[in-house]
Amino acid sequence: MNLEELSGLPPGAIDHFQREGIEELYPPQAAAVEAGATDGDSLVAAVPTASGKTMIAALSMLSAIERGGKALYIVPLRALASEKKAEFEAYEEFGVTVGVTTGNYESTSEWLATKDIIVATSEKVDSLVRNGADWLSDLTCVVSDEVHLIDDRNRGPTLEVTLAKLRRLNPGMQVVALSATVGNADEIADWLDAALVDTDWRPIDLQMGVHYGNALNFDDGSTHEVPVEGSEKQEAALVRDILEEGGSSLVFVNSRRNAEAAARRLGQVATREISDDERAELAGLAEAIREDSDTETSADLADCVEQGSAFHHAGLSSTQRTIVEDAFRDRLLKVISATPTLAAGVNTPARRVIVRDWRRFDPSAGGMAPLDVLEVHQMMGRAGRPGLDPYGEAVLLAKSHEDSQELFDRYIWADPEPVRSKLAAEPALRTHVLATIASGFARTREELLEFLEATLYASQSTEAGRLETVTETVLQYLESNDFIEREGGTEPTDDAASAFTSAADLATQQSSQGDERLEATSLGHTVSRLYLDPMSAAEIVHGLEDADERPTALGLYQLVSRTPDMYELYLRSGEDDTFGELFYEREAELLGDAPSEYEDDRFEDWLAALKTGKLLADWASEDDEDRLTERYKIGPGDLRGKVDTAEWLLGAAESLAAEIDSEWTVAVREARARVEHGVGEELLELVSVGGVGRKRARRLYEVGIEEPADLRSADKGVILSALKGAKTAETILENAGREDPSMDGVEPVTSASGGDTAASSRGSETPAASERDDDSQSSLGDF
DNA sequence: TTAAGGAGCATGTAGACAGCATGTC
DNA sequence: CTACATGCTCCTTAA
Repeated sequence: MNLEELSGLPPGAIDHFQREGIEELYPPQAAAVEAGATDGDSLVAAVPTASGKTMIAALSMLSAIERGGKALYIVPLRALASEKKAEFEAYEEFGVTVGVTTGNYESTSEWLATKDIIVATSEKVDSLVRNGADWLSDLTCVVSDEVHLIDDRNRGPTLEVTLAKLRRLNPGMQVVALSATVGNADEIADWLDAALVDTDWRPIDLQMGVHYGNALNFDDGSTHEVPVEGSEKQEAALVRDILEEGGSSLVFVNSRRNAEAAARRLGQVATREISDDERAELAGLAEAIREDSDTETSADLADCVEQGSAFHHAGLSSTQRTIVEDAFRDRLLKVISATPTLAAGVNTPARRVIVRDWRRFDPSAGGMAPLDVLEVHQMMGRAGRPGLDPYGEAVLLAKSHEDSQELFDRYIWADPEPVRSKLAAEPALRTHVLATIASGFARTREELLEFLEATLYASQSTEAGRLETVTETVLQYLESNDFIEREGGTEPTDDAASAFTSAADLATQQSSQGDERLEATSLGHTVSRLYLDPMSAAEIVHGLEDADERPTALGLYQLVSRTPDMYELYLRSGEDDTFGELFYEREAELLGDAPSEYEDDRFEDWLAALKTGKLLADWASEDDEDRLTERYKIGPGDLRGKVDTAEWLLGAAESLAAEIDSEWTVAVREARARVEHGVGEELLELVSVGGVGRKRARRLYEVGIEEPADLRSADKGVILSALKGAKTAETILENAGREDPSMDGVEPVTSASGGDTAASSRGSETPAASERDDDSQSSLGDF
């Protein structure tokens, strides 16, 4: 289908696409148009990655806008939100406006109301629904990218419920669901009352194969010699082979450590094919990586990058990830070894994709479990860059002939698994049931069940009554924690929640409880709006209620670290002793009831939360990033992630404290501020001045400048001695509101000759730890 | 004497959304 | 119910 044949798009849109070199629609795109994508009809497009899914979304959204509507594009990751935003912003030249909103990149709701296209993560959309953003009811088109993630145990239910709510809000709305090729795209289409476009078509050919011995055998029967030389690994041979043709590769492995080790080895291969110009540019990137964070991980990554290779996993900071991804797309980096993060993230295609590890450690499976077909296909789908590569190659590695056969059967010839809703899991339901009640989607038990009937879960469920049973359990949980109130209907008896209740019993219960009114309490409303898991909220509320004295920072950090919203640090072998010891030292500070040491699992969790809490406390005692990453064996990205989550949870905890009239609101606020800035209590004032962070605040404090007022009155020479440059000093003084911020002609004054205040005698090597954090420092040390 | 290489053993394992209001070194 | 790469120590070997 030719682009010219399209109708209903905003004037200028077709011109725009033509200038981008698009003349013809790809077959799946044409099929989508025929299925009514540009007429406002709902559609599920299950097509491989990089075969023009975004264009299907764009055509649907643009035609909806041309009809006077408004479109929402839902993505699974923040990084994808910015990627899509950048893509759609090109439409501004023909007058279509774009806005983004995610947790960290905030736009006010009113501002979004004026935009034609809004890009958001699924959680953000859920949050907007809960908070009743009124523009949501103006939507005429919703695109859900990577809709197969509904299958995800953690985040899938959010997407599922959000789509159901948006559809309820806007009955005639067009839904465009973009999916990888999955086993049951038809079921998803049925659920969404949508047409289905399901195809394997790709714009560039993808060859899949298995490497074994010295040969690469493809699915089309062809064979390519790739000899493994000397002691090199299979993946090194494959990377070298394609690099000699000028192609880049992506190696997927199953652990961070493997990714780092592989990148180091592959650097030896890549460095041979790098020009002098490239080497200079890579050196610049390496420098940027080192500057972004001063840790061992960063140093290792920088060393690799100098060689033209890189690793990629969630331990990297987001800046570093972006640097690596961009450099790979610019063909500066020749190879990336990555954990599965990369397969799900932003677009980083390569000529050759090597899936080295197809088994992953899974404790629930008791050892290594094979990856899902869908997952492996997602990785393999990264092969081939449209317009750059003649074709893409995806290679699995076999160590034996049997392996080779198994890989063909399991991944190359196999169809991906079907998408199954995970909504009936209790953690998911408890969150979404509360939100559904709090935001007024259901006022009675009957309405609640009726709403849940509109989810994919209901349409897939074979086990009658399961959803009702779990829902009842969840309602009781919410009621007993004072998040909801139930009135009327039959009082639930013990066996009403029992899993042994027969279907017949349930039917009678439903009729008798059908008119039961459900209402969120004020606390329940707060929890829903704060986007907390009710169980997290309950834990925090109980913890705060339990505190007889002002909670310490460590106590609060451990408290938020043990909620289900915080991803706990893993307790390494030997660390149960270390943290067991810390537990006995600081037991009095911890909030709530500690499990007994004999309850193995729960005690382990408690200690793991203590470890996470201690990490946060160390951060808030100004320990350096590199010390922390080394001590806790984490990457810079993990540290920032933990700090970020703690900030969010403590912010929520502050609201909860206010809600329950806790007297510890200020203590929570202070703990939050300390973790946000990574400083001791005494620096909180200084750090509120623009341009002053944890490092500068400490240096200022050391020369006797303890609060913003001192910045206004103190001797400029003293201030300058604490800060490196005159320019930064001026900016800071200006931000502090000093009348004459100019540093012209001021010389740094060393020592405490500044006069009014005595300089602290503390060296910068031993940053002050606040309150009781001091004593643990020595006993825990660098374990 | 030393460097390199190999056997044997212990070790540990992927990912990252959300409130609110603005800015680190 | 299931694995496997890594990196250490300790030892052997070749020069």
